Amino acid sequence: MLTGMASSPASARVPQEERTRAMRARLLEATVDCLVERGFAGTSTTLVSERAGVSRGAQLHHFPTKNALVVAAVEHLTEKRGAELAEAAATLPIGPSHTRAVLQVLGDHFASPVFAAALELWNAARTDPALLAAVAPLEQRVGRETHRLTVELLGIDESVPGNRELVQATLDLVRGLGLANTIGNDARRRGRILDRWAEVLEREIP
Amino acid sequence: MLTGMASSPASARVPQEERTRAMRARLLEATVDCLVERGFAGTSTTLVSERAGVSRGAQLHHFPTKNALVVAAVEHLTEKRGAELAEAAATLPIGPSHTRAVLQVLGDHFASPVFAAALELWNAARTDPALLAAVAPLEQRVGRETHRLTVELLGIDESVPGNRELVQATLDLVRGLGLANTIGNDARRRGRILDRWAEVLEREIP
DNA sequence: CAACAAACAGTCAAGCCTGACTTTTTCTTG
DNA sequence: CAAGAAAAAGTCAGGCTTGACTGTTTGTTG
Repeated sequence: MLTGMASSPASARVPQEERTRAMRARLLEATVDCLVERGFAGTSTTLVSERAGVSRGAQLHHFPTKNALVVAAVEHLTEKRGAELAEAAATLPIGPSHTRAVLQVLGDHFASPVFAAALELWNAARTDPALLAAVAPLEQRVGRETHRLTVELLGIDESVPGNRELVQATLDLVRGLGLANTIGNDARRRGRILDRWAEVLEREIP
Repeated sequence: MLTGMASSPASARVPQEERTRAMRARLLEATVDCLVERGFAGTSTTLVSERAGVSRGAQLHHFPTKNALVVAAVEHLTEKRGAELAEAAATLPIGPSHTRAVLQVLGDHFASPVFAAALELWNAARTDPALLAAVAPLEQRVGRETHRLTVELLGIDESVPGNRELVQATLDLVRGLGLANTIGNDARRRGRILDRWAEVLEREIP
């Protein structure tokens, strides 16, 4: 390849960092894909490097161990999660079925591959102390953020006793629906349940 | 050991079957324990045989492959599940806090090691077609049974529109709570949420 | 009581995964 | 433009898991 013009040293400094960033991104996305398709145990570092089109040496340069790779993938996933939710929240209709629409966004989110990858990590962390130490605080952070977003979207006053628990229940419900979805995909069932829950929420929260 | 009296051939026929049954039971329980402690990937057939005090040959005699062993463990687990729930349901108080008591039973059940083991299998089956084929129908059966039991315990009339969905939501909620419990054990949070849920249920279901 | 069958026990090679090591390419700096 | 440093690529040995193979004990049957 050409080395470019020597007169502008700043322009030559970019490519290196840019390539590094791109390589990391490719590795992390490949890791997430592997997690979704093959699960944590089925995700070998060799497989990730192959899929990302990155050499094994390069991979080990960025992420010395499998855990380091996966933990970094969690962070990456977190950002993806946040971006997805924020994007979906931005296009919400304001009308009589607002509550239902919010539940749909949440339900879809917890039924997406993103949730599957997170579930893999979550489950793996349950029996792996090192992973747990890295995942637990992150998940807590994400949980709080999701809670905050849900409160905002539903326009709930948390100072009213019981309202906070209702939001938590809603999130745990969609988490449970997401879990059920991983084995037997059943969007119709999910829809009916969320229909009913929207009714309840609107009656409980003035 | 003594061969016993020759006049009663039936008494001598028992020990063999009994030992076989006991050996299978030891293997299955050891498998479940391993699943809970180390997860699906961390459960090696060697480890199971060691923990069960069963030789490797004997193990392979009963269960030729790891999948066969784990699938059998699922069945075993299913019975354990059913027994636990039935037992807990038998000692329920009948009074004003009946709904809350039922939720407590369900919540506790989905926060127990039994759920952890089931979750391991569930998750592993997501990316393992052979395992999925064995687990899916079983889980469906258990799900229906749990639903039936919940309807019975809560004394719900499912012919009323919306009631069925409310029961399903309840089960998905406790599933979500169980999932959250696997990483950050938080019985207090769970209790508050179930308190609130009980309020909702009693108001929604006459 | 002796012979046969089934359950049980132990050993082992093939295959895979992880992470350390060595070489090559690419970018920066004087 | 040349030399040095950093990133990327490729190779490989050690450890672990699985399931096949062979030997031994226990229970049954004539």
